[in-house]
Amino acid sequence: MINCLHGGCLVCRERNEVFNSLTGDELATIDTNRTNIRYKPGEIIFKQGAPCYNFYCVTSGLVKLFIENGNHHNLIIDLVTPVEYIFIPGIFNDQKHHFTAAACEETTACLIDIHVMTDVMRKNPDFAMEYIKKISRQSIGMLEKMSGYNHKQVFGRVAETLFFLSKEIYKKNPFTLSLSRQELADMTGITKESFIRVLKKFKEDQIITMEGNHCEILNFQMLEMISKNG
Amino acid sequence: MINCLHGGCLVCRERNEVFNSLTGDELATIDTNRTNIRYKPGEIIFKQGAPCYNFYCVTSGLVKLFIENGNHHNLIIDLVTPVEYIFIPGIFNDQKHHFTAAACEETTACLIDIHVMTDVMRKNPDFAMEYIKKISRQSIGMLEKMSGYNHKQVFGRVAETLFFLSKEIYKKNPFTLSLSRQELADMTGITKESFIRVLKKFKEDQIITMEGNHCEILNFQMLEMISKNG
DNA sequence: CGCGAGCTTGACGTTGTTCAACTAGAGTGG
DNA sequence: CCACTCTAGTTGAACAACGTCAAGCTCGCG
Repeated sequence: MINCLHGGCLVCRERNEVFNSLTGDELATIDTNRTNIRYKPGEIIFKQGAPCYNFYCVTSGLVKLFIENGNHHNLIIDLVTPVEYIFIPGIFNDQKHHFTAAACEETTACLIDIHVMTDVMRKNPDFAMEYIKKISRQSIGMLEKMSGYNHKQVFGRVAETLFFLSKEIYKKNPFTLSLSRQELADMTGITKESFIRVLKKFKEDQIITMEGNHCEILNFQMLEMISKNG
Repeated sequence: MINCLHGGCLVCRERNEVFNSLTGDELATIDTNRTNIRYKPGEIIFKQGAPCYNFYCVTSGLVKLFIENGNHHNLIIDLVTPVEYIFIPGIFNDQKHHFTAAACEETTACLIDIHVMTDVMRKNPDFAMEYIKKISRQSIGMLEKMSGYNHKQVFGRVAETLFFLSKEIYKKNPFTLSLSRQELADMTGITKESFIRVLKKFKEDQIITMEGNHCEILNFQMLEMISKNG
């Protein structure tokens, strides 16, 4: 955000390791082909099914990536924090988005034309390798999530979600949520009613406190155990 | 299989598009660093959690990739048919396998040292791009699967599995299964009892026939509709 | 002929969803 | 300033979907 708006990619480079492998020239090319856009909470950044033209790097705020299922609930597959780019699997295949991205808070993102990025990727094998690393990590995450969906029940999944939010997204404890109960449920793969019931149980068991959007994890060990053992 | 054993990688090259981008020299390097191994049905090829040393290309038979969950059921995340390589996401990260691979039938595979592969990848950007394409496709598949797990119920999922087996794995109809009921259930993310009950219903409704391991899809349209609508 | 592994079926219990009602707080207009 | 509405959150009761468990079946093989 402040980085990209004022310092250009040279500062971004310090934040997201993928860009470390670029030369000054390559970075300059990307910098000149970059647009920074501001999104309000709830606004859609790109839409599932639409063609993809840009590479997105979130520079401030919080972005949710979710799959839309007609009449069914959405499934939030990932949250993207600054300074992180959004992995768009369709870029190298059907050139379509396979999920929707929307801002959860006031958010800014850098847009870079995908041709510029792929050119750089072709020319700089280190950059390509970094990208492969990134996608691989993403895949590992998805595998674990998928496995969790299959054998964990609600308590384990909610515990996992809370743990993830504190450790990976807000990076503190206590923390203040910028996600609604519905969104929390969507990223856990259950209904909001079920999510709330589990929260209530966790509160009763003194594992967390939760008033409105302010949440504190009181017993990390217990939460992790519940998360692991389903 | 016959390809790799007798013709070397030059023939394999005709089969798996990822290798199309390689020069003769690069292909020769891979060819000389290649070992072809034969696995009996049920044998483990590599094990979840173990360090990864090789790149695997399935040259005959059928391989299942599955996540092991302690006391819970396994989850089959993918089946690999010839001539296709196994995507190993840990190669570029923690150097560990994140799932187990096992032969479902009599299977042969070419093993190539990962350093040889990554060297080639670094030198040949086209090859790297092909690899990125591959991982991306894999990711899209996983996303769809994950989404399906979350909103489809058993009928939809079983329909999806049968459809997938006929279209992608055996590539014909009728087809003869080399997977047990337990394995079919594991790749659908349900219990074998549930899988069997759904099969029974499909048979009653004249959508399929299934005697032992011989299966025929009678009504593709209906099956696809059930698969889509859950 | 008998054994065992995989398959099939039925009865039952648990889990989580659905639906509906109720509450609290924020924004709006008289 | 007070209804009014609207949305998000919360709770309870009823229900459906799956999983679990246990028993019986089939078929290949010694």
